[in-house]
Amino acid sequence: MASVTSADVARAAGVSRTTVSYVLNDTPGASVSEATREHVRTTAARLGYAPSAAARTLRRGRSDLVVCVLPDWPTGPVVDALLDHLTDVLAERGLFVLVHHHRGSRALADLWRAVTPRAVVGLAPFPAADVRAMRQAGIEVVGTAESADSSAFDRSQHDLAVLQVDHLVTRGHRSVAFATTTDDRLRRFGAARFAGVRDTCAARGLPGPPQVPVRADEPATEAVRSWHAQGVTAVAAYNDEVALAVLAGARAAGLIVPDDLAVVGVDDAPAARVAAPALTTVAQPVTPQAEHLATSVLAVLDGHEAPPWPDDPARVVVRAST
Amino acid sequence: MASVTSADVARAAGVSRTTVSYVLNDTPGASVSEATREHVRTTAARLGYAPSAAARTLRRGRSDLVVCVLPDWPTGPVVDALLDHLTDVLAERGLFVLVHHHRGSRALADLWRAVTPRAVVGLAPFPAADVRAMRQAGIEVVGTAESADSSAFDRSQHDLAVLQVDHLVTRGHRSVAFATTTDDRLRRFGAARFAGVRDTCAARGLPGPPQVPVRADEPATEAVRSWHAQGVTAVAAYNDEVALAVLAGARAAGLIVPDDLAVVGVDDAPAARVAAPALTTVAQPVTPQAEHLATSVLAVLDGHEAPPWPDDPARVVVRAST
DNA sequence: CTGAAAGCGCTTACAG
DNA sequence: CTGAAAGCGCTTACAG
Repeated sequence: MASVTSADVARAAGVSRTTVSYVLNDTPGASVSEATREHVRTTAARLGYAPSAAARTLRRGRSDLVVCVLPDWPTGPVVDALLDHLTDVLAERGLFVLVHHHRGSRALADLWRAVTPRAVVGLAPFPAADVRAMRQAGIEVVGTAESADSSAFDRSQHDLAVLQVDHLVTRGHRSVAFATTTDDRLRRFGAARFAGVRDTCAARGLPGPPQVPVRADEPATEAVRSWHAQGVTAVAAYNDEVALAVLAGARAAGLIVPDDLAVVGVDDAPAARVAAPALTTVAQPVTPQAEHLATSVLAVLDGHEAPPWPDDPARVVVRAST
Repeated sequence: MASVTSADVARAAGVSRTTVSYVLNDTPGASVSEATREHVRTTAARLGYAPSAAARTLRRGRSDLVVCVLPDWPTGPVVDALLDHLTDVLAERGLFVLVHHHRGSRALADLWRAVTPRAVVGLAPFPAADVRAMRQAGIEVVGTAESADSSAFDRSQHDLAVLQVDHLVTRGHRSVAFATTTDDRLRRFGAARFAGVRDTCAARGLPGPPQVPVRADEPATEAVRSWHAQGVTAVAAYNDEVALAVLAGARAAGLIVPDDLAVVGVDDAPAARVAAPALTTVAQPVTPQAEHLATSVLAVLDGHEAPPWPDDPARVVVRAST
């Protein structure tokens, strides 16, 4: 059970621990004969030696770990793409990305008792107190503090809704509803999106839009009937899943999409393209976001400022549902 | 930049490092006056002290980290549920779960140079050499080795396909096709599923089923026409996304589902319930899987054997598409 | 009730 | 070209 240490390797190979360290780390400038190197490597492999990450980190004063804190969001292709790209880019610098699924169960501060990362990457804004604590502990922080500038975070959500409503207005609609998600974890996004819908309706002189929670797993028949009765002719949905439930509701209510009711989603999920009718949606290319995240992390590690968030490249993909 | 250490706290508080450690760790049996405790805590907070995880781990000989290795699969609700439950259960033991998105970019062995987990949890079987290396380094391993018994892993995939085909046969179908995924990351699952379809067709005396890759993001019109021409009356799809593309293909080809073509998916995704027609699918309740995983990890940490995999609770959810 | 000291396993100046 | 020694920051017997 007691692990093999570098001292064991040194003893077995008949050299000093210094030499073992030089060989196994390929320390530049270390002059060790090729024969010795080979002997040390063989011995280490034979004994199944694995260096202690804790000792290494303690001695060097820094680790090769970057922890990415994932809020309690449903994961999917977007989060995957962000993490995959980050993992690849940091691997080139010899760094490993480890993801922490942050849930209410434990305070973030406890995590630093268990692991010392070089940097912490937040996908959502951190509480300001956590940011202070991390910085004080010598951990670089990428991502915004809650109080500071979470507005950029919310604004991009807001803007997706603006695109939806502007598209519907272009199509001639004058009475729009917002179909929001019933997933509590997405409450914050839902609120920002609804604000976008509401603001745009106001700016275009449309009536204040109703906001209705729509489950993704059953046809939104009642909601559709109610909208129709109110004279609503177009629905901006929280995402494609919700939009699909609205399409099903329209079908069940005997309404024709887009003639009786137009529907626009968000995400451009594969299912949007094979819906009946094919779903108009807002696509957010993920590559620029992934590159921005990775670039920001590298910049912070190098002591630079993170670059500004790129212009939001979201766009409407027009299909048959509007 | 130089972090605050426990020695700094001790000096500032006018006590020894021993006392600081006792107070901050609430060491049982340590008799420190309440006044001193309070003073130490205040001082630590004032200085912004954060203990060094590396030193702590080195000294105690074990860390409070469990690393979960995630293969290159698309993430989604199932993986989320597994990780969330594991995170919660281990949090009660004072352990943190960190997830490593394993990609080709770096060898698993390099990871142990950067972090020393108490245990490693694999969702897919590990290469046997990695398992040996981890065990030798004193890391507990939960999950199977590739060579050992990856059959249990593939078998559950196989069985999903059996359920699909048996259901179609019950509905009177005698000629079945398999619509597989085009996602390369799922190749292994696709192969196991096709084997299930093929074996079941053979066992039921049906002709050998064609296997056709179907993209989830466009109507599978050509595939549907070709199946229809061959006399295929039912399709087992890799998952609901693929099944939705088959439904769209049938629509485009002018075929009626389920009269001209029956379709059954896997996953019971929300979109399956709002499809036109509503999609018959195979549901895998995720709770038993999540509990089994968490139980296995706890068992291994306690030095017991992991419990056997629970009886596969997958079942067919019959809707309008078959 | 509190402190001095050892030691976890490594890396890296430094001396030979 | 190689080795003896210091020290990273902690925890924990042990001595007072």
